[in-house]
Amino acid sequence: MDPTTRMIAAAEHLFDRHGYTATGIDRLTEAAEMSSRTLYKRAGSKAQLMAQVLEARDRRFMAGIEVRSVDALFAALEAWMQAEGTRGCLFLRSRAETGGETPEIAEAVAAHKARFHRRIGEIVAADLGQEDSALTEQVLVLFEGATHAAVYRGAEAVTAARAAAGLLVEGVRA
Amino acid sequence: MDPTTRMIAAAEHLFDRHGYTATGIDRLTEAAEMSSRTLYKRAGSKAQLMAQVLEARDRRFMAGIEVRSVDALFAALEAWMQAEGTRGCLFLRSRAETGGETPEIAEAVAAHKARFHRRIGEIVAADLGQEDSALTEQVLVLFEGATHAAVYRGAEAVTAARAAAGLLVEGVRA
DNA sequence: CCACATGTAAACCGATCGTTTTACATTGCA
DNA sequence: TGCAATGTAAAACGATCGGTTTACATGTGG
Repeated sequence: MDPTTRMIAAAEHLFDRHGYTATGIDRLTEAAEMSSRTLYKRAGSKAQLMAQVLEARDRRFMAGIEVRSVDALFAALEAWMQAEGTRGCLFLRSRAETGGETPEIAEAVAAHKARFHRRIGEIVAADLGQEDSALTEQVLVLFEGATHAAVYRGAEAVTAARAAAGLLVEGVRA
Repeated sequence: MDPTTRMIAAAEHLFDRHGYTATGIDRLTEAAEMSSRTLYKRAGSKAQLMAQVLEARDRRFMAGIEVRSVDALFAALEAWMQAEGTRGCLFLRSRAETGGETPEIAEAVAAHKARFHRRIGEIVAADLGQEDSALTEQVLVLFEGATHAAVYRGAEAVTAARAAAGLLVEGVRA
């Protein structure tokens, strides 16, 4: 396994479970099995490491929601949660934790959320046969809501979001 | 203004904007205009201070959603955001930031979310004339989704959630 | 007048922060 | 054989962390 890949994977795991600020360089180097000197050579800085983590996560997440219907979108969310757990959105969390004052992180989050919004629009369009910005916004809200409500409501939140989205799509189609 | 109230208000402001971990005791004492000795006498510890912040926020938030219809609930959310900004849910954020490993915080968050879920159920029941756990879950997801989507989508997220909730309520009523 | 509670500023505790540097080992290539 | 790259472990950087303590100022009530 490529050292850089290993470093990013280890960092994602720690940042996701213990938070960005609370995770120190020592724990990162230990988990990545490399010295701090090597980590800094590959990552640049802690903030840049987080940005690389977010970029990798964005690619994995977007690959997971390559679907053509709203229902499949929520099925994909369920699968994502099964594999990755329910700790909310790492992008929003890391942005909030740094108060939006860490440029590398703020930019990675903004880029991801823009891509995410665009993708939802494409899925809605594929499902309906035409674009619908209002329905897109509603599906996005349901997705974000399921992600965060699942932290304390569990899988039921995704089920509810999926059902609600189905009704809303049906309402527009009729 | 009561020193304890001033302390909690100052702490809420800092924690909300810069994160729990990133906010040091020095900045808290400065904002609260008291020595660290007094702060520790009143707060106990940083984690207990955060718990007190969350309890105060819970009271203010719950008072803000004392409504009897789903539509009024989202109107209240809009008002809350106008007054408090759109930085997501401080409860979920602080819990995630500490990895759920800080008991005072984890307990305050769990208590708030339980109250929140119960309240949504009451609002749905008042609106419909009877309880509906499925609709309750959907409204909760929409509320949580609007809260978090508004961070990057703005007020449009609340508008979408409100419209979606209206349609779902109408669907159940029919 | 004295005792007490309550506050302050500031030093101090050991630990950890992100980051750089030092000194040395290993490896592949000319 | 020897140089350059790449890695390591570990020390050191100044700063800051959460938390405690010391020494002193205040006002209040017996």
